[in-house]
Amino acid sequence: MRSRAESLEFALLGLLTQGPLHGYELRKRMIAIYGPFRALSFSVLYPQLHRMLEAGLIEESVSDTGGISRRSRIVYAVTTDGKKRFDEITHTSSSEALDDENFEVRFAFFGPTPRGNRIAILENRLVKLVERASLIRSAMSANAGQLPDGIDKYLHEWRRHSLDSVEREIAWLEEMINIEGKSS
Amino acid sequence: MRSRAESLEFALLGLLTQGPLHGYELRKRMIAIYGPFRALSFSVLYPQLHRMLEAGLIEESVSDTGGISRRSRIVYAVTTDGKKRFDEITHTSSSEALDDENFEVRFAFFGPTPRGNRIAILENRLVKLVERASLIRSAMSANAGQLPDGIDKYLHEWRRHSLDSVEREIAWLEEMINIEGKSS
DNA sequence: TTCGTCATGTAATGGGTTACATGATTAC
DNA sequence: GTAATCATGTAACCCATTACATGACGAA
Repeated sequence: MRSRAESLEFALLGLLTQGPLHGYELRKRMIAIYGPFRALSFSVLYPQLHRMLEAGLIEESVSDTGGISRRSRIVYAVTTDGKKRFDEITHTSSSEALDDENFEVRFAFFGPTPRGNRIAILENRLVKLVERASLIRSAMSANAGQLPDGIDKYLHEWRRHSLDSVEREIAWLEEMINIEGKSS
Repeated sequence: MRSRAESLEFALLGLLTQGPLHGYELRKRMIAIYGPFRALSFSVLYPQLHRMLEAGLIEESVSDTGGISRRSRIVYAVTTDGKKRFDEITHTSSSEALDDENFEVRFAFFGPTPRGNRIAILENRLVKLVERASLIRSAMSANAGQLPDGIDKYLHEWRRHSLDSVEREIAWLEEMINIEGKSS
């Protein structure tokens, strides 16, 4: 799951394993999950669906049930290959930390992800963020007081906020790991 | 400052107004400011410097002072046109909110930005984040309790964290606005 | 009748990432 | 002697954004 195409494919497979949907509806679901910011545009979505069709991960079928004489919808459903691909990803564990975007995508489909991998994903991300926090801290102490007010006052404030933000996510991750540890 | 090329140009002009630097050193400064994540690659930096040369915003001069017989460095300095361009940007106010990336770039050069614009930039960003927070809140209450545990438990946790993160930045922005209001 | 939404696409442009290419120096 | 850093670039690939294109429906 390195490229964006791959993570989009994963998200689409995840949505379609819950039931067949057409392109327009898939976009709405994506926005409902990930927010209007980073909205998925049609010119990315439709070509992606076509690629997945060719790869045999999904099947299409035309339906006219959209209304009296609305434009016919093209409904997509996962094939067994598509389901297999999705399960491969959710069931494969890796020691590399996911970046912001990929973590968000994977976390949204934690439901169908086995608990062992859920914890691994959370912990890998945690390690990465702890690193990032210490980098910010050392940057802050490196030029603490040594540079004049003008430029670095704001740099310092920004780092303070960045560090706070990272520490908040660390706390949240620990909370999530804790919940996973206790439940089923 | 819509495209990344423009925001990179702004950051480079900002660094060079503090004194002439060569490409390799510019990259190190960028990393020092913005962190190793989102590191600026040479294949973006050097062509950008060439474009700015052609546009007459910077001048180059070769220096061999890098060591005994190191590869000669190409040192860049801002021209009066470059300085003018930088001042135009810092002194122009706009009512549109900057996105995450552009805000970070602009904030790092708040020093040479007049106070009125500093406040405007902070407040525009604040408005945008307040909007985002309310979007997340309505998404959370929209499907609160109505969907079964499986999928939406994690979605809810993620939104809780996203909201917290946005609220933290809002608080920080208010703090920054407050500081600006009091000082000079 | 005009705007927003439904619904599916193509084309052009801009630009970021990665790999490739070179070569000297310093530290271990 | 081997890796890392210094130092500057080019080329190919991938891909995201934007604009373009079409057409029907429902609401104000």
